[in-house]
Amino acid sequence: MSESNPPEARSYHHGDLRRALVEAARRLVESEGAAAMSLRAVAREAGVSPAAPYHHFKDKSELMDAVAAEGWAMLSAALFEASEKHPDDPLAPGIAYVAFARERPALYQTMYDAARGKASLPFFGIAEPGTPYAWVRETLDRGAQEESALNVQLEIAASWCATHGLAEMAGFKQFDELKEALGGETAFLRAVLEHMGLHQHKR
Amino acid sequence: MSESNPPEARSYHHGDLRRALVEAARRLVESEGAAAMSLRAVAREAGVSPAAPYHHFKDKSELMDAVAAEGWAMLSAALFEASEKHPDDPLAPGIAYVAFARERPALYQTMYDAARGKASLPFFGIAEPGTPYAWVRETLDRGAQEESALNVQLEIAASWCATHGLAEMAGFKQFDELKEALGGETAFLRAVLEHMGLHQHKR
DNA sequence: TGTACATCAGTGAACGCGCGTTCACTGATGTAC
DNA sequence: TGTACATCAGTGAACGCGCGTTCACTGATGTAC
Repeated sequence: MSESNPPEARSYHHGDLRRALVEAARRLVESEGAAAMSLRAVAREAGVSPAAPYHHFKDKSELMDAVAAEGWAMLSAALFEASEKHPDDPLAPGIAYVAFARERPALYQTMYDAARGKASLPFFGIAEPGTPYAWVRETLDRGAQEESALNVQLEIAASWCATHGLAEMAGFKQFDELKEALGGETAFLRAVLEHMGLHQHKR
Repeated sequence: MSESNPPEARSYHHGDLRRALVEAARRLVESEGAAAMSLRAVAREAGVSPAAPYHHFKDKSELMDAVAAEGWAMLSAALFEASEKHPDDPLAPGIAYVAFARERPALYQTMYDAARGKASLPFFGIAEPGTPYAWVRETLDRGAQEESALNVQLEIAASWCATHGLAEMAGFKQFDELKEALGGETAFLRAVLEHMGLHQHKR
């Protein structure tokens, strides 16, 4: 059987069409925008017929959800990697977060759009370890043992909102002048995050 | 044929179809979401034929831009009103901003989407008085005369990002528990804004 | 005041398009014996 | 090891739909004389 991503050609049966579809869809969202990501275009991109995806997803929205979940996994990995790489820079994950959103704006939007509609947000759940949210919470928890639980929660909310806001606005031309004065985009991001008090509770 | 706001009937010629179309489009965006706002649906809502809008807008995107501009005007008015009404509550405009976005999430999104694509953002320009951005800037300027120009700009950027972030995230179920613990949505908004340091420079 | 006429702001039918989804089908695979 | 057969995962054609936009048109309006 061909359980292969490697060169081996695919026959009639694909092998892992589900994953291939999610990847194709993600690529399309990133390169063409969420509006351009039609089921037919995804099938085209994956090299299968328009009907093929229905063997793996109930409908289009289910595929979109899978794309969003993939995005959250990528973001989570990026945050983790940043903190591993710069263990004594408390702002590193924040910068990485914004960088992720800036590099894949349409995917980032899709992730939040998918989350918005949901009654529950599995990839975003407080109880679920390994998600970005849990990750941020743990980080802040660790640095704030003297704080009350309420304050920690507030801190999490504030951090999350602030970073999200910066991620979505950092691309606006409005801030070009300020960016330059501060010495580039990263310096700008760092300054804004600091200004919003995101360093307070990290060690 | 009587789709007129005053009793005055409209005849063959509409009178102010341009405005009627923008209003219809805004209503559609608010109630059905941006994706549901097709040109044909707007014409239907306004009670005219599908071709009529083309006498007032080059194409669909021009109508969308007009809707976004209308949204910015509404937001600006809301900010102004809040500060008039609560002159000694420095957080009042921030709360009003978030409330606006929460009440009209699809319109708010449309406003930012329209802004994102643009090379220049007229309604958002630093130089342009009467816009929300200018408004925030003036407010912060007034309260921070001892600060350096750079710091004021940074403060503006931080405020704007923080408020935008909160506006987009405040609806997430994630924060329900915290909201309750703090005594309701408004208390939550206030606490987060304060946490992000938005009160520092206001008088 | 009346009339001719240019211009404006609508109509309604039509176009081509890509979409999501369904359907009957068929080739490939795995399993029982 | 070979064969019959159920199941799985594709195909490709077709459906109905709403869309953005164009077109030739026509009724209403404003203006010159």
